[in-house]
Amino acid sequence: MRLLFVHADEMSFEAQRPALKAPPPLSPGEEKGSAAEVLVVFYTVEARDVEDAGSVVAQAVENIQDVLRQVHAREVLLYPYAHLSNQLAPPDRAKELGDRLREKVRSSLSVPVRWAPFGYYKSFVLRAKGHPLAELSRAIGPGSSLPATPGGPSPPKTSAPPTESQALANEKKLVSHWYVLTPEGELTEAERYDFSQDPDFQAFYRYEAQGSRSAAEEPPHVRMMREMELVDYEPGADAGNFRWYPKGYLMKRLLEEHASNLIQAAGGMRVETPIMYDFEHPALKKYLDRFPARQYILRSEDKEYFLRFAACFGQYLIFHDMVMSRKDLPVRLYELARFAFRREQTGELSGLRRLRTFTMPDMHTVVADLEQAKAEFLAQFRASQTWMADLEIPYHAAVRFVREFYDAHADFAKTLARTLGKPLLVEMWDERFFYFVMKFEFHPLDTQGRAAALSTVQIDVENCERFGIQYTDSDGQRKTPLLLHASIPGAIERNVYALLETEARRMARGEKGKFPFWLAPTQIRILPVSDAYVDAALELAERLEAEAGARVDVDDREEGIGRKIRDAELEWVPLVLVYGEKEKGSPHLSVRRRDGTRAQMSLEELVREVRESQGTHPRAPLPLPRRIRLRPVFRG
RNA sequence: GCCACUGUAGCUCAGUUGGCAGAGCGGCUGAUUCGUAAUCAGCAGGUCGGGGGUUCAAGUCCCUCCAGUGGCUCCA
Repeated sequence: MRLLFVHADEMSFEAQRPALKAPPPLSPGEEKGSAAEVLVVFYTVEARDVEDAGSVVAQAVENIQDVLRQVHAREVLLYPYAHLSNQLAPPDRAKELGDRLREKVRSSLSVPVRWAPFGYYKSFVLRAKGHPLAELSRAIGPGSSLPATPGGPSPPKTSAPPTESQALANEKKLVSHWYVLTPEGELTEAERYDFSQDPDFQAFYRYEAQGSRSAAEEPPHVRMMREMELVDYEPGADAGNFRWYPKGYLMKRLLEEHASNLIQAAGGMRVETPIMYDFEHPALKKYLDRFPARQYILRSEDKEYFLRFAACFGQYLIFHDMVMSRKDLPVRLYELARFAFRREQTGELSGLRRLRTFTMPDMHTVVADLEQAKAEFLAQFRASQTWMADLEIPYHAAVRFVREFYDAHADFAKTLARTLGKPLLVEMWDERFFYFVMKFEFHPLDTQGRAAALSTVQIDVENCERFGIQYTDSDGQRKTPLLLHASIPGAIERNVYALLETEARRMARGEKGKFPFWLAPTQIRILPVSDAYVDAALELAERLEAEAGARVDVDDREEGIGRKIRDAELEWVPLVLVYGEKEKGSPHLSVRRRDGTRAQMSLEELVREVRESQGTHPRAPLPLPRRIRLRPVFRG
């Protein structure tokens, strides 16, 4: 049986004249009908269906239920439609099977079911909704059912015209195979892997392989980022563009600086390239053709430009003009791309997880050959581990391969698993559809069990050729190198999302939220017990700032000490100092740590502890007035 | 982009069958000068997301647009 589903605003039909010599009689009112918000099910009964009509009907009902669940139509219209197949069942058998289908559908669906008569030529008017699931076709046989074909029907007699880019079309054909690779080097099919030791890892696999089915609720990081006055939506801009308040912008700057330091330490030479490019540039044109059109378009006078969706172009164009010899390689260019622009579909946007304008630390590395590519890939894998550790974000790793490449470099995959020290999720594709042969990503899990890629590195085997990037080998020959794409941290905004979601998960377990010490907007807050101690507290703050290099503020409001403690807790201030009569003449400070413990320590001891927590991470001054009384409210 | 849900004070939310726009927090003013998660009192604060319609009367019903979230699609 062939099924064609159309989710329609409305559908009406009318029987015109018999299509068979002896058509079944029409019952009154059966000759015409109409329906609105309807799932129209065109079906064709095929010759082989009669072998096991029961199974075919059961499968058809299951398919209808499945589609109905996804599109939420208000009713169902069954429409016998002979044109979906050229191997029709005899009319009497088809009619009989159709009747069985109708009865089964009526008894098992919660929505009203209508049907069009069998054996007549009918006219119909149909207005389809046009969303991705509005049109689906399925084929069912007495044995097993074939998978659904989304995105429009592909009836046997016709083929869809190539209306989309090659890349998009290719992705649809992409078949993934999933495995788990352990640090010991054992590769197991994911479905047969024992996940019982790590349910989070299993959730990660399920999300990657199947997508999520989570309950509808706002992600916690959105509430947190606004309540803590870090970041907010900007209604005056396009969707997916954000405003950063002083505290959030401080964190963003620190993350950017840390990322740049880490990448430059790994050999990245920092550059800056334009954010907009000429649509008609020949090399870019070919490149754009490889991707779905999701750019912001900029019209200026009579020319069109697009805003970059990554820092790739700028760096390709630099590499193209460079003179590189074998001994120079690997050559690494790095840009803190502020910003990359992607006009994602509105429904794909989600808080700081998916934006239209974002900050991407982007490094490209030109390498001579595969050996060098692997060595660099491993080094960048390690740098990414360092990044994630510095942010104190737990994560899972996915490594994706073209199968042929995996088979030739299985030892390298094992090296990665060993380096990670825990099992890796491995995805393999039978063919290479993308420009890369392998990549990895690090994914934190959010509160709703969704994954989002942060660190990622890819080995690109295509773009050096496309952009004419070459080097001179030791034998004097001009050669085309390989290229690595790397975003060691991933998008900076997404790192903030990951920090907040990680803490939301901890808080859901009853723990306290916290930021890594080096990112906390206020690192130390001094609470004078009353107005009389404010001056002394301010003096102490200045001293601490000078000696420990920390961000120190003073809660000089006319509030009780309990209230000040509470507010410091809600702001996740890591160290709180109560300052009153007891401390005034004493060599000891009263320190309250984020974990609730309290300690008496000297200034020197405190300075030592702060320096240790801060490590070598970047510093920046307090983003707001030191005296809390002088701070405006950015958001209630 | 499609489907669903949501949008009321700066924030979080209540608002009955259509009938005078509400609370808590935050802000301001005053009192209080306090020892480890919320001191007390008073005051101000509204284009009920925007526009259109139905009605004697719309936060409430209808249409439309915008935004947010979830799912689908997508994620260079």
